Amino acid sequence: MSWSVLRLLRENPEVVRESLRKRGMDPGLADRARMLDEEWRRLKRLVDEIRHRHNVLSRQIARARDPEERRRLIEEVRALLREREELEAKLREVEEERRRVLLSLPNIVHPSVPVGDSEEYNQPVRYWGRPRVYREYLQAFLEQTERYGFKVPYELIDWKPVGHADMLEKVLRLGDTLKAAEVAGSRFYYLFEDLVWLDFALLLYAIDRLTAKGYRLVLPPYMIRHRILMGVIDMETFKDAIYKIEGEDLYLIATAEHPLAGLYSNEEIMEDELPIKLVGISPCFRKEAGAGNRDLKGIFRVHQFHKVEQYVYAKPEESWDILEELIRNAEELVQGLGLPYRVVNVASGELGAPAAKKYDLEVWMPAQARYREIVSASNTTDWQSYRLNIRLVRRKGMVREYVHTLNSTAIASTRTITAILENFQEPDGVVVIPKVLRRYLEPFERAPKEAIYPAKGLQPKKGQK
RNA sequence: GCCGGGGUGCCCGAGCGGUCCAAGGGGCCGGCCUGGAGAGCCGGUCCCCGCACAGGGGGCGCGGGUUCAAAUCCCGCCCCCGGCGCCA
Repeated sequence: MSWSVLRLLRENPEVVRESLRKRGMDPGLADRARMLDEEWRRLKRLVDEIRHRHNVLSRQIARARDPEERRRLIEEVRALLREREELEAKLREVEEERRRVLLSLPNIVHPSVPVGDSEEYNQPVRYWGRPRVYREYLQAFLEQTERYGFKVPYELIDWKPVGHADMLEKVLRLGDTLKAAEVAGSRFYYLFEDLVWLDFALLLYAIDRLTAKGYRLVLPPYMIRHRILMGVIDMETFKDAIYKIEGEDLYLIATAEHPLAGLYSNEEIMEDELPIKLVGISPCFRKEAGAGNRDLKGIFRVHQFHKVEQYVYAKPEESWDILEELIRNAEELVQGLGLPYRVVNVASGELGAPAAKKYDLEVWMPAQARYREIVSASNTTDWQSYRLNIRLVRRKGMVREYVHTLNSTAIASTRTITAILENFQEPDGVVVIPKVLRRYLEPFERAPKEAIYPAKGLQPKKGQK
């Protein structure tokens, strides 16, 4: 049983180098890893040999009846022990370094991933829906569609759509990021009334559809240990995204993906149990440390939101089909809402270390005149399962391997809300609620049903003028 | 949080300083047997090094320590069970 990256490193290191190059990383990392691995194997052989001699002597001591001989053997072992100590120290050192370097290696980039160091190189694979395009934004729209050779039908409008942030705070007055900033900091928000119902309706919609497809519904821990976290993400993400609980070995999850991956850590999974399809629901907490001033307005990029997540444990030979299934599931949900979108194959330089390939689903935002990410689906192959020690046991000859794992957003609450606020607003400021959500609002007396209406007076919140 | 009991391979479970391989089951895999299946019998079934064979090393919740020798003794941490306390 071995990790695919380690196996390649030994058998075909050029593939690893090439993959690193595609990611814009130093291919020398592969050579360094390989050298360390070889050095480790060399030292291990030496140490094992000396340990063997030690064991042989120890057994002789155990059998020795004569106290004189016993004393002599113990002396001999003591001398050997000093030698062993020294070599073992060296081995520990190399072993630790090897481990560190191996764990820093990103997944191998899949051949179908477009090569490039920025999202400019993301490759649109399909478009769906009929975006509303404000007259003055037509050029921008065409640059995001026809430039890639896609003829996308659109509806030209001559009234300027209001951005989601202003919809939230000025038109509907059902969100307050200023007060939230005072109370918690920037990138936090208060949502009120109809938008809270909408948030929960979106989540229910997603779990309803996915459980209907046979995905097992899970409510996971919202905090996890360091050990698990390091099994699912790389250092980069750790620094940028993760909140730590002070004085405890606990971290707030940035997505349900993390605890869902942990669910089978150190487990063996029989091949006929696979695929295991899960749908998790949780809040997500993100520092957004690397975001700078991007998307400071509104609730597009925030420190907390709700998300329904798909997570699958799969056999290696089926994982690529399942990646397609996951992105299709997400598309069905977004189609159901009626939001126009495109799917892009994310460029190599923009892939996270865990992913071999990633699709983003980007929804058209009429007020920003841009397609923006609301869903992300990755095949992490055996990158996470190696770290979390999640094995696959084959029936045939009981061979062991690592399972493949995949993750994908189903619905992320705040981003989907921003998309709804921009796409389904009417010129008079009314926001039409997607029909598919209505059954999840129906049972509640005070929940909105058809639409969300602009604030009339000045009273949505006490003290606001 | 306190007191007591406990964490052993995929699962159950014995071992509680050396007599080498972590006993014995179960499940699973392979083989024999069978027209086929079952039963039965034989073998395999933690990880690593070794192309392979032979062989070897490590591993008994995690991390340290004592010893020539640790699953077994000592220390710290984590988790599970029972009781008490506290508490949504």
